[in-house]
Amino acid sequence: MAEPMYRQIAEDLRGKIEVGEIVQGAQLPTEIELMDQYDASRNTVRDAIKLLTTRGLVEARAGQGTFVVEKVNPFVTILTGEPDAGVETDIYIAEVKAGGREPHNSTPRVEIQTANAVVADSLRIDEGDQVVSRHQERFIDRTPWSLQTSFYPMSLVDKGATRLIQATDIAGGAVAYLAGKGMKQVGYRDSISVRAPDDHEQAFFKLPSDGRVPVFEIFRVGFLDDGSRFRLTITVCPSDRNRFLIKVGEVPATVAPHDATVATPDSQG
Amino acid sequence: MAEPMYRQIAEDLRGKIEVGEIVQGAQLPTEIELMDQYDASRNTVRDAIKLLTTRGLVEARAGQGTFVVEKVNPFVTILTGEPDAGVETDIYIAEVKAGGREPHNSTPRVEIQTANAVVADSLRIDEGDQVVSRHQERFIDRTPWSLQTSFYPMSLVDKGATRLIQATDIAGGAVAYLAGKGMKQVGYRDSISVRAPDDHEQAFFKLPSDGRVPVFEIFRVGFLDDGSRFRLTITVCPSDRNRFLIKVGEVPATVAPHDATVATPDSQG
DNA sequence: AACGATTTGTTCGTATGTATC
DNA sequence: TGATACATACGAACAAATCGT
Repeated sequence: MAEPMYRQIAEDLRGKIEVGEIVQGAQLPTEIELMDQYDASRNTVRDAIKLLTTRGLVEARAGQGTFVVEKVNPFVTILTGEPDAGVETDIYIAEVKAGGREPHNSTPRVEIQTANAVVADSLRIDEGDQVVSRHQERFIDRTPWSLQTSFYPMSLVDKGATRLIQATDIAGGAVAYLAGKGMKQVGYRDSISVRAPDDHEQAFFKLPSDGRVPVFEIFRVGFLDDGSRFRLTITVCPSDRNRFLIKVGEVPATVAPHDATVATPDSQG
Repeated sequence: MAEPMYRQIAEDLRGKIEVGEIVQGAQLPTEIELMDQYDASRNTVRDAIKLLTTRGLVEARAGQGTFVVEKVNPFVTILTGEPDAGVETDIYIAEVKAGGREPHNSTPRVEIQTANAVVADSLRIDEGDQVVSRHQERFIDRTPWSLQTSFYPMSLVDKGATRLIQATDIAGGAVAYLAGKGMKQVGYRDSISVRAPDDHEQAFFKLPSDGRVPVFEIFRVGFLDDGSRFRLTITVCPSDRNRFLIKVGEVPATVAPHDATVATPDSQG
């Protein structure tokens, strides 16, 4: 009797799912049926289901029923590449298409902003300095896959990178464009963490409204050959359908798993 | 009336927390007080709090109250280093201690196992082949920080790496030890994903029992100069107190933030 | 050590709203 | 349109944990 009833019910159902007694995508018994099976009230049954929902095992759909969630093919992103990322966009398109998936980026939303504390610290500029913000929504197979925002110091525009402040895709990627303007990225540093999504992210990624699926947040800071920082790219994507690869040293090329798709966070237009 | 009441209450409380009207560690009004404030029933107030709990913003303690969770200093791990990782252990110890934190690894639990599908696929051996499994619990400041399991093909032992099957720390790390036996790691590949913790992980990391905090799972496969795979290291750590850094190309050395601690997943004894 | 007050945890019942088929 | 199934919201009672007296 140590365990509350709703936990016992949840445990029992979880067991049936793991054993395969209830297969992926299949419907659970309705709340009414579960009331009978476990001799519990509807609220108690619902508490048990809520626990499974929080753990990401099942998904309730109003008017239909509760279903065992189906795992999606993870989207694989390679974080290590050539610092001079001119080819990264090509890799992105090639490999995504090779996986039979269709990539699509929204038209960038370009804004001139003043740097907040995070941006200023990342770019080693002063808080309040002007920066260009370029924001894009990225899709695969019409599924929302990542939200990306890049920040560039306004001084880059003064140095001739005028296309940064145009609300159009930069063919080949902004990093390659800047390289052509004499600002060649010689290195970058990524910082990966996980946090709860905000309302906008929850809506865009169509994440369950209970906020149970966290998102990856990747900060990429790019460096020029004088050691200065010329860009900060923040990529946000759901943690339940993404995986990241890091290759160091000599790593033989491997055949990508048939179901995997590969992209890079640098395909910023 | 679009938003249900319990969400409105949750949103309002979340705002007060973000603005700082309720500071970290402070107690929220009791359920009774919230009932009065929002003119709602206790169950509705509890639903709102449950939402905040799921998002990791607050924590309810029976008999005491509900409190705003306090964020811990994230533990920073650098995933890119020298492939020949002999020095990584030194970096680990130096930087962790520089951060004023005390690292501690458990004595390794060494087992001879037959490779399961995942291990076999990662090491490119057959399922059922014998492998050495070395498992360690890693702590910082007596706080559980990561669970690490390394798998080596049994053939390495035949080639002279006999210390792999001894249940003692390998000074300088197993990778350096193997390099001394002629098996020098020339590269590795990490794969980072996030998933719900299992029961053991939940208990070890003292994660909230509702399974709301996911864990990072990092697979590191090491390669020798002939392109073969000689080890698989799986590192699991809570996603709420860890961050990962990846450096590519020329990245100037930066002063680590005062509150950050740096380690590497390769400090396998 | 015992007790009461406070606070959250669990479980029931009931009614009504909303989404889907 | 009706039936079904989940979502929200109310009220009530008792259990369990915590803290101070």
